[in-house]
Amino acid sequence: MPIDGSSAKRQPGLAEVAAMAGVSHMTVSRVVNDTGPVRAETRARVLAAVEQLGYRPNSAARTLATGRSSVLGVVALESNLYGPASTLYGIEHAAREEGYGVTISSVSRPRRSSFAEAVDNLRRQAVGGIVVIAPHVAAGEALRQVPADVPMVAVGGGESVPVPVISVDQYDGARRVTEHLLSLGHETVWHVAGPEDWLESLERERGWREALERRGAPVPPPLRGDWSPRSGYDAGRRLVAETRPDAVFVANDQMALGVLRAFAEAGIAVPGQVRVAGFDDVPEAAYFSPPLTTVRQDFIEVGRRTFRLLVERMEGGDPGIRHLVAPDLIVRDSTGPR
Amino acid sequence: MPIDGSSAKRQPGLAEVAAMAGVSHMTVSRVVNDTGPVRAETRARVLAAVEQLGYRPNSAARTLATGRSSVLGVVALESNLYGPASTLYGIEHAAREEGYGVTISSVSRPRRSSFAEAVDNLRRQAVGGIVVIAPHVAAGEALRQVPADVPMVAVGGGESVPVPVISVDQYDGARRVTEHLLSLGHETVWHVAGPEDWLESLERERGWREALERRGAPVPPPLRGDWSPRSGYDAGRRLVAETRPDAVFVANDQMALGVLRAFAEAGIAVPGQVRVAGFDDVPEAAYFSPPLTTVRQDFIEVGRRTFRLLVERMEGGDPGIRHLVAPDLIVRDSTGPR
DNA sequence: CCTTCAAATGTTAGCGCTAACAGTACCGCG
DNA sequence: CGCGGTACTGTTAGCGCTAACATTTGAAGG
Repeated sequence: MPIDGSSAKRQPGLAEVAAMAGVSHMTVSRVVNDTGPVRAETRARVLAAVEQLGYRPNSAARTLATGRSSVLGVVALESNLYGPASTLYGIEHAAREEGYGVTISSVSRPRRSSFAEAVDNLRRQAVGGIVVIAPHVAAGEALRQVPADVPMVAVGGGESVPVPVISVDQYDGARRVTEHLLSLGHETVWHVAGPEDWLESLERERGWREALERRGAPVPPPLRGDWSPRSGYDAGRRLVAETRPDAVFVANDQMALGVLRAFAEAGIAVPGQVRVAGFDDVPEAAYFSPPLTTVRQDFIEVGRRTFRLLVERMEGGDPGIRHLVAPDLIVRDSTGPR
Repeated sequence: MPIDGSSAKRQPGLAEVAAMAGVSHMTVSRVVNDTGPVRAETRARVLAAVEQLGYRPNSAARTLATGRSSVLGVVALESNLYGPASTLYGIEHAAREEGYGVTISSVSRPRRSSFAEAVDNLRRQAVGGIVVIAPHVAAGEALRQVPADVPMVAVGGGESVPVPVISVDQYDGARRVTEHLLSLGHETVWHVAGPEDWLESLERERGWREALERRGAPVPPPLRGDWSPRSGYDAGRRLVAETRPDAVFVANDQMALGVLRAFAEAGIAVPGQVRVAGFDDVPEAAYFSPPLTTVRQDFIEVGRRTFRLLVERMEGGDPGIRHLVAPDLIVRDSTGPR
């Protein structure tokens, strides 16, 4: 008996369990995977051995033998942006419930090459399927060049993405928030948009623009930020300096915070002199000064549906190409009565 | 020749490459992994074949053959809290640079059993090592019961965690921000703490308390929130109703936002009548009303060091048990001159 | 009582890779 | 000229699992 407390003998395999239960390794496999018929009594004996030995199937061996993997890859943007991060958790949540693992490969800057690299990275790890959280136009282009040997779906991509896409209906949310603002009697609504190379920016901008056009309201030139509070602040200062807006729809809550800050510094009251709305409903939004009207997206639901879509795809199905989740308009003080 | 454009013949393996290069599969393996001597000309031939066939090593097979995996697992809390999410990206970033994959297993509620389950989930996936992002006391307890057959390190855990831990020095940050507040001439500093079962709350509270005691300042009873803006708001209302604080140190920026909101509603000027500081330096903090004094934590650095620590551990080293990263005090208007 | 077939179990052959050892060629040196 | 190396390459045997087929068992049907 070894004197050191190593007890380092390998994890038990099918063989050990089989020996203890007095059956062949194949029977154990059948019990563990619940495939093929096994007598109840035998099953019990095997299960007991599994329990006692603390047997744990080796996923590498299984993947090698079957050629498929129960791990799926997620390409995510390396950012703390509320949406993408929430989506990631949503997917992981759904995947875990179904016994799938999730490995991530993040992209620090949304360039085409880096998306391709991230996908490649995951393929090397032999994942069974890939989800690309791709709110960026570059992602769509990159995906176009990826060999189709791994099932793939995208979240938040546009039409250009050559795989099934699931996303929150940005267009609808933007349209509704703009109409809400118009319904309060403003002649028009200004817009602080997100970066031009983000699909979500484009969709939100389109929703805003079409809502205005439908009402016959003039369409002021949109200002553009980069999602950050700082860029929202800059946009807010420009708005204050150059014009005198009655209502502003900001493409996300973080920038809206910056806009509110700029207005506060300029002594402009919200909603007294100008009404402001955002997009995302980050947890902080209800505590901005003033609390922010915004559009809520159900990312958990997006994650769940994304996972289902991918599994369907992995099993050979051919789900439709575009799936939309409806957002909710959340009205708060920033568009409240004066 | 098949008429359908499937072209679905399996990915090439070592064997195919070997055949094309006219060598044995073993030589290919040596070239690919750069292990063992290979004549320059042979190597070139192999590399050419690799290139042409688009050969990609199969990680499942490698894992099976070697018994070690170049994927590491991260147990993360399923939340959008700024710190944990940033840490996750930091780790993934460092891991990817070194050719490691990262799989995540999230924990929806920080209970002991769920941490254990998440770790188990990762072990089943045969990861080479595990990082537990464990700012919660329950995590420490859970970790204590996990068999030590997988190298493991923790981020942000306390002394109770039985594995190497790396974290930002919460105590130091809290102490410094409290001293900053005291140095402005306030008799004492109130504190809105985080949940009692989070280690970071406890450390921040301790830093605050000891800073006060060292100055001989009275120690008011801390209020307690749950990190959310709403709980900060509630705490702020209580502060307004029950007492008349000159200075408040709030345990994170989100709650600080709520506190600011409560003060704003009560017509209390910041920093005019009360000074407020937070912790984390979320991107929004500079655009709060007023911009928030806070403590910045370098999560990317934490991630990098965590990864290094884990690798060292996986290679059999026995790194020291506690590693601290120093935070930075960021002074903004919320503790500015009156 | 023997056939017949399904249920239950076992046997064999890889999945693609690496570890370990076994050559083979060619060099320098006694 | 032959010995011991060193540089290079090849052969074999698994890693732990599942797919596919082979075999045994048992109970029903004739």
